[in-house]
Amino acid sequence: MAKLQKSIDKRNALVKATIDLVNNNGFHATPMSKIAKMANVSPATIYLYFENKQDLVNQTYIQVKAEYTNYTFATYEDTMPVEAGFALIWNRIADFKLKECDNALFLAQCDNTPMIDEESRQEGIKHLQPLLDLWERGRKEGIIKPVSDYVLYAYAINPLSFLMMTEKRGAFQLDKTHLEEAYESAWSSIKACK
Amino acid sequence: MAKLQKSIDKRNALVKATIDLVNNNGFHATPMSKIAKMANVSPATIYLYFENKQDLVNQTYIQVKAEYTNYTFATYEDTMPVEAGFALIWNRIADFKLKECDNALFLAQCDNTPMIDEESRQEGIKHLQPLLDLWERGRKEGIIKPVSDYVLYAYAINPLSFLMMTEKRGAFQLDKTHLEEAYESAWSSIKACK
Amino acid sequence: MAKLQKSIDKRNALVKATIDLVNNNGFHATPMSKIAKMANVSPATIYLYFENKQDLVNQTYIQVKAEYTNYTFATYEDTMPVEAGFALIWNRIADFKLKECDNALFLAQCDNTPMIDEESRQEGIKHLQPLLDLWERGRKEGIIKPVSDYVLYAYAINPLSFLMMTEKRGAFQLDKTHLEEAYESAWSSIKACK
Amino acid sequence: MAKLQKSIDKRNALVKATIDLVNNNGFHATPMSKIAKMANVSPATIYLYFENKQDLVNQTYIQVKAEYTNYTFATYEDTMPVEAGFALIWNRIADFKLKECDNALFLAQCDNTPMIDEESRQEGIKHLQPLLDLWERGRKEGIIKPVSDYVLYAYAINPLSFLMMTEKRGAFQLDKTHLEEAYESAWSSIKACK
DNA sequence: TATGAATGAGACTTCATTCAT
DNA sequence: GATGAATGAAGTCTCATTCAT
Repeated sequence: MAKLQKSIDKRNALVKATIDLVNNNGFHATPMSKIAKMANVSPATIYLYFENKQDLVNQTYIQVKAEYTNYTFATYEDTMPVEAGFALIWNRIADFKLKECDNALFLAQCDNTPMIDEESRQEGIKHLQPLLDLWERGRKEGIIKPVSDYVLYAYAINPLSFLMMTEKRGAFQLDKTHLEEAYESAWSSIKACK
Repeated sequence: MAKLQKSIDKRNALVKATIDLVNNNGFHATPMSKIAKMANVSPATIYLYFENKQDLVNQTYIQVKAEYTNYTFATYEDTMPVEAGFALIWNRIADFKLKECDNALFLAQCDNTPMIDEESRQEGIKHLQPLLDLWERGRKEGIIKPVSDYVLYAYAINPLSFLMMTEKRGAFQLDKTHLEEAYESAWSSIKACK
Repeated sequence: MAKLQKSIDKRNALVKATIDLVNNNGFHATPMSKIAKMANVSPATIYLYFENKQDLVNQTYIQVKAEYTNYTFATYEDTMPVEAGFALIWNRIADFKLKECDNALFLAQCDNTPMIDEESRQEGIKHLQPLLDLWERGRKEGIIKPVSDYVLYAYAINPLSFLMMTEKRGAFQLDKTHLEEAYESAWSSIKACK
Repeated sequence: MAKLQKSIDKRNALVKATIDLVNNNGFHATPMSKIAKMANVSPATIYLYFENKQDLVNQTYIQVKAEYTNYTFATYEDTMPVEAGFALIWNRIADFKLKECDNALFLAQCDNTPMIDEESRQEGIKHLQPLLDLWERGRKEGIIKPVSDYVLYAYAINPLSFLMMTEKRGAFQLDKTHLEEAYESAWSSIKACK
């Protein structure tokens, strides 16, 4: 049947435009009309794909978060030894934050702002489970400090967001050496002191 | 001086209202009229104290950032030994972020969002110098890892923001033990390996 | 004939949907999309049967008005005595207004609103002629007051609309006794005083 | 104190513009922008006086209805004999409907349309009590038919709306004779048969 | 014929800012 | 200095209508 389909391309263009504009101008200062223009559609078309502006932002958040965790765990297997597993995951995250800078920046803005519904926020968190499982394993094996997941995340993962944002601001250039130092710091901060 | 006729109380009320509303609703969704109402002032009055909305937010940012750094370094002296000095500063920062939660939250939102002018952002950063000097001293003495200030900040200081925000979201409760663990992680991540 | 290829069922569904929605929500608040949905048809399909929204409403009005007058005069014959003829017509009208409540309600809304073209309004009035003829006969025979048709209509027929609408609003329940009282009033108000 | 006051004149201009435009174009086809223009204010100003479009229409309805009943009962006293009282009230209503044609037309449109909130509709009905009391008295004295208020209203009062609207449409001209005939019909239809 | 997607125009409403007192 | 009223500009969203299949 030759029914027209809502084009996934249009939806993607809208999501991408949202990320770009929110990153550069903030949620305030990102009118629907600009999003439409950047995505090459009529403003009215947005409402075929999303309920309203809030929904557009929520869905964009969920989608980007999913891409983030998918990338993070794509090559990970839960049979890996703890340190190797952590190193793998950490590097994938670093990779994502540096290569998919726009996506990472968008997530940072969403995570530090009341612009996302609580429900969507929860939806976004769900897929981080493998990392938490790894840490649980590490704690049992005495390799990871016996501290809360939140503390581990704060020290092992979150600093990458800060570095990514600082680089984006042009303050400095993250090179391979910085990353090695960063990994060193991350691992130091969570590994159990023998 | 004409300036002095303006009531400092009103200005403070406006700054406080701005912080509250931006924290709870975001910069978008914080109209001048609401700020005025919460500060018990006419909308027109805001313009006696600030040029426009952007100026109000910028000045609020600068003021809060100043309070933050003032508190941080209030009892610090640059003659202290490196580790003791760091411990002192770190604890003051932790203190501030947990006790002045609203202020800290506001800074986090500003720092992860294009809602502040670049100029005001620079103005806010200036006063962190004593910490950078301490680190420089630590590196020279071989106590601190010889890595970029940005990396040190990312691992030693920034995680506190994440923990503060996570607590604010109600995900978990930061107690004294967590803070000790956090300090341990912070110091582990920046101290030079012997 | 090309016209016949169009499904009369679809047209009827559209007319019915229009009546329902306009009755319940008003002409404002009755978008074409809702009409289409209620008629189980695509919005675009409406335009195969009607020129535009105004035309849809006009045609609906004309059709309902025709059903009204057809029903009214179905069993009437212009050879009947005046009073018997009037009683017959009056009761048919009362019947219609109470049984075809939706249709009657729709007419009332159209007749008290500028939502119908003047042309369609005229078209709708045409078929009331037999009643006017009856009155003319009645006046000549000295049975009906020698007053304008408009006055007769206002007192003999129009009150039924008011009663129907009041009942629809749930204010009271029209029973057989009310109807007899109503007929009594109607006839009293137009019959010539001996 | 020199505080500016919300001007009652502006409010009145808005109410009047609403009546005019709704009468001529219908509720649909009466955008806020046109109302603002006709009242010589900015669209935004409307929202200083009314919550939203629905509220504007509701309040307009209530105000006009109040004017209607005030006028109706202005010279009435509940000590008058029944027939005299009814004649007085009936003539005041006729007066109002013919002289304040715009107001009456607006009420007719509101009363036959779902454009007014149920709550406002109830509010509007309240003030008709003196007429209902008169009828009650009339029934007790055996002067008025022992039938429901709704039926009395349908035959004694409502026809005036029909006549007013018919005249407004230009179909015919209501003169003094018509009015006398109309009163005759009204009274005939509700007075008890001796 | 029939449709779901698409859209330009325009609706309602909000808001940062100014004005008159 | 302080204010409540006022507003032009702009924002979100809807809708009658058309297009492409």
